[in-house]
Amino acid sequence: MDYHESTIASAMDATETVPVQDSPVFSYISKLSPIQPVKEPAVSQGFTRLNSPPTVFTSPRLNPHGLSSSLKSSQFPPLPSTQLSGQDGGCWISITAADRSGKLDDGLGSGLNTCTEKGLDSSRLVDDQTESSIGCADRFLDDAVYMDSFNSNVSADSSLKYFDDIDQTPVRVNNSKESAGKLEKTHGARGNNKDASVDRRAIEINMMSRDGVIRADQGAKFESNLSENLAITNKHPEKFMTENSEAGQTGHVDDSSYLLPKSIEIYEGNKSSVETTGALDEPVQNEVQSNPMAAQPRGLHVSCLHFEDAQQKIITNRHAQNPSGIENSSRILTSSADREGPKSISLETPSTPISQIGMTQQMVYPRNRGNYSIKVPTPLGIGLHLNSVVSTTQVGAGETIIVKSSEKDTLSIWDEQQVTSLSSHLSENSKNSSYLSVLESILGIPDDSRHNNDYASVAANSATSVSTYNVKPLDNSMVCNPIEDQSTPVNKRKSNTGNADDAEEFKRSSPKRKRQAYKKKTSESNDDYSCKLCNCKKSKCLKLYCDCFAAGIYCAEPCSCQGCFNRPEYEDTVLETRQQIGSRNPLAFAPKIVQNNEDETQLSKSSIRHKRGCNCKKSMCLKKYCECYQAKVGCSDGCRCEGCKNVYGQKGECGVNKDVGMQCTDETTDGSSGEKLEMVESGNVLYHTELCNPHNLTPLTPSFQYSDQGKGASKAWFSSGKYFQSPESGPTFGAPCVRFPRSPRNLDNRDMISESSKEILDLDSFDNELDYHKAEAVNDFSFGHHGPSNMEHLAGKPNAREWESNLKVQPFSGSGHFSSASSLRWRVSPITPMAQFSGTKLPQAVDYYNDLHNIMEDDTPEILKGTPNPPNTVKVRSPNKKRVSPPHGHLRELGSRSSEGLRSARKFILQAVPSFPPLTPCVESKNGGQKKT
DNA sequence: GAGTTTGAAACT
DNA sequence: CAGTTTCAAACTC
Repeated sequence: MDYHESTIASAMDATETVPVQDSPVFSYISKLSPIQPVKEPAVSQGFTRLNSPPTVFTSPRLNPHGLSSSLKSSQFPPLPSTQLSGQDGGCWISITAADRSGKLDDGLGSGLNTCTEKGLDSSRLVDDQTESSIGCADRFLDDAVYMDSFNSNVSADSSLKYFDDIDQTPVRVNNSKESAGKLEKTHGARGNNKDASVDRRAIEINMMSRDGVIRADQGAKFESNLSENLAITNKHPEKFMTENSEAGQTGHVDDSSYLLPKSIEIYEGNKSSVETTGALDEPVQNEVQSNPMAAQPRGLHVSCLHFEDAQQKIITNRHAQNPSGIENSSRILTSSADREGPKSISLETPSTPISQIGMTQQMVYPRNRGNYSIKVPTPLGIGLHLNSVVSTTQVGAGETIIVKSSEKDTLSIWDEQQVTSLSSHLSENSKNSSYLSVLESILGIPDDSRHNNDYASVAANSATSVSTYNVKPLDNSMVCNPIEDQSTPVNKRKSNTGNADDAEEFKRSSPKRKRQAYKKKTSESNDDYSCKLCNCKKSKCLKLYCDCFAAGIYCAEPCSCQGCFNRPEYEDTVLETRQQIGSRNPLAFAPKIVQNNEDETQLSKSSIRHKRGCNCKKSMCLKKYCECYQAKVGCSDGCRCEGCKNVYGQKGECGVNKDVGMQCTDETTDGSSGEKLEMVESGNVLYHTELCNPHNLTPLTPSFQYSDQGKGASKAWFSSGKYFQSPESGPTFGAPCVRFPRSPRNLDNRDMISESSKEILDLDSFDNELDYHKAEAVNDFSFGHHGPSNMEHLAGKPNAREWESNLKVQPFSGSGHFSSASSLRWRVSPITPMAQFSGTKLPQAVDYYNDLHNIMEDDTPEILKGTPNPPNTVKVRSPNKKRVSPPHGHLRELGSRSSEGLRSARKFILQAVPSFPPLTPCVESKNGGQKKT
């Protein structure tokens, strides 16, 4: 696999290391964390009461534990990171990155991350809290574009040291040339990690890694790899160890230019100590070698964060590269990596901030509406803020921190004074209040704007605060302009690290109040797709009645559900239930909002419809009772509504080609099923797009065609959180929200598709995206066949022009993954800023692909593996029937067009592919459907 | 905050 | 597959 070959070139040159420790920034950072990174168990306890978002395995909501801890920690800044680790086992992660030139790339707060590992026996309360946090994180991740990439171009040496022991031995992930390709296993494998916490940690790590990532476009790989590695390690420590030890030295130092995380330190408790040093890639590579797809799934959700990070990094880098004078970029919040090298700035801050960082990012993750390329989700907080702040430090004279507002992509330079002020504030306030408050104060954010009373405000606020403010650059004066609160629902759900008072207030608030606040905030922020909150009383949150469950996320603390089983601790139950439901209705967890476009040029709001349509009788589709209305999409012919007056489009007004469009078609592919699938054979490619996360609808632009050639379905994230999904598989989407836990047990879990079925598309944002990608043919999104050329694609024969136009995409092709068994094609509009995609989207797509690939490898019969892609693209039509029939009908059609063998294979695939929403933000490739074919 | 309405999901 | 029941969100008061 090229992937194997591709290695992360450590951009760091030890010799070039900047004496960070001596730098003002370092001092600043040191000041930031009042708490010494003592590893002590306590995290869970302290946070137990905190309301945190539910944890979802990976998606919309990050691992509860990690995030929760973060949130909690944020709420309790004073708590030392060590405390966090405690019984539950906390982990403290720091990442340091530097470019070869010795420049430190910093992401504030990036280096700090606290994750709490929830004990298996942790009380539910604790779980809830942690879950919430995690959930948020997951969500955040989902939004983020999947960064994992196979970009062979990016290579870096990395060494990963993993310490997992009761003593909270720090785990370090080092990425350095010297250590490149070397993986040491210093300690025995830890085999006791089987709980969800593992994933969480992985997530946390990923998040951290994100910060560590320097270059968005290239760093992605590193991050992804790192994430994957970490994830793998967490999940399968023993495997990780083995693989690493066995893995050859693949580390290559290719692009020195790429900034790479230099070191990541993780402190974890309650685990047998394990230290592994080696190329970060290796673990993944190993897995890939044995099973190319293996590594992918694990890191999926994590990757989301990467994207955002990458973007931030890009901005930062640009700025740094900018003659403006800021040449040395250093991370403000980097871990104590100094140990590893002079370049790294260690910022040992309280675990709280770290956690928050993770949280913040998720929370703040912006919905890319406009400029896709630059828009970066805003990191938040000092934990959050710092994170959100991408800073470049001018080591030397005065410390200059470049603060970027994710929202406006503006960079601000904090001069020494400002930094000092910030540091001072942090030092002074960290003990009593959240960093957020401090930042807010520093930033001059009005008090009334600082903390919202609502649920989200507590935690999310902090996130929002910084990110929400647009900092004006270069004037040395921080000008913070309140920006629309973009905190994501997830954020909202998560308690933020706001000041202690807020936390207390939040804790005291009744669930209902929280809920209301959350909803209010959600509605205000227009985060329709935000994490769901439920109030289930009888369904145990294990039925689709439950919004959370339906959305593929765990219930969060804000939920008012009773007897809830939709929690990480009941993962097995949840998965089982989901599988049951999925078996009954494969599309049950599929996004409900589908974009149908036959005509590339007509990608528009009109093409977005509710997959199944509504059945309103009295609401006239003017109230949220109507799913179409709720999703802010027009009703389609598929709706059975009466007296439709949907303001977004009435029934019969199908905006898109009615003749072809699925939304207007009542045909039922499967007679038995309500789901309508349309096969598109025409040159027009039907792209079945589930736009789960309108806000995140990012660029549709990078469309890719994927031909699994029988090897697997492909999932692609075109944009953060956005997926395209095959009708069968349903979910694609990139919901910012969660995901269900992937079952550690089987591959199927990987296929779980995050569902944002309830996510609402933001038409406006969608349009923006469209504009952004206008050049891009919509058709490309479809995996269907476009004719001979398409067939070529399917055959794995690259379209030179396409690839050329999208150099950034090429890495994929370059990676053996696509070249061999399958071809994944991205079609990017020439005009599309590649920066957007570089290292980010594609990687995600790749990851997804890999994931699928793994699945196929593992589960797919040989016969299927060789199966060429079906010539037809499957399109989902909004079913007229409530119940969606399984794709069988679809398959049948496909099958009719294909050999019997294929047919059987398809069926097999369907079975193999869980209907669950992916744990990670991934797009379920149409191939999934095609595979079936 | 309680009660009602609504329509999806689940069940038969 | 249609009809009914269950359920929880949305809505109203």
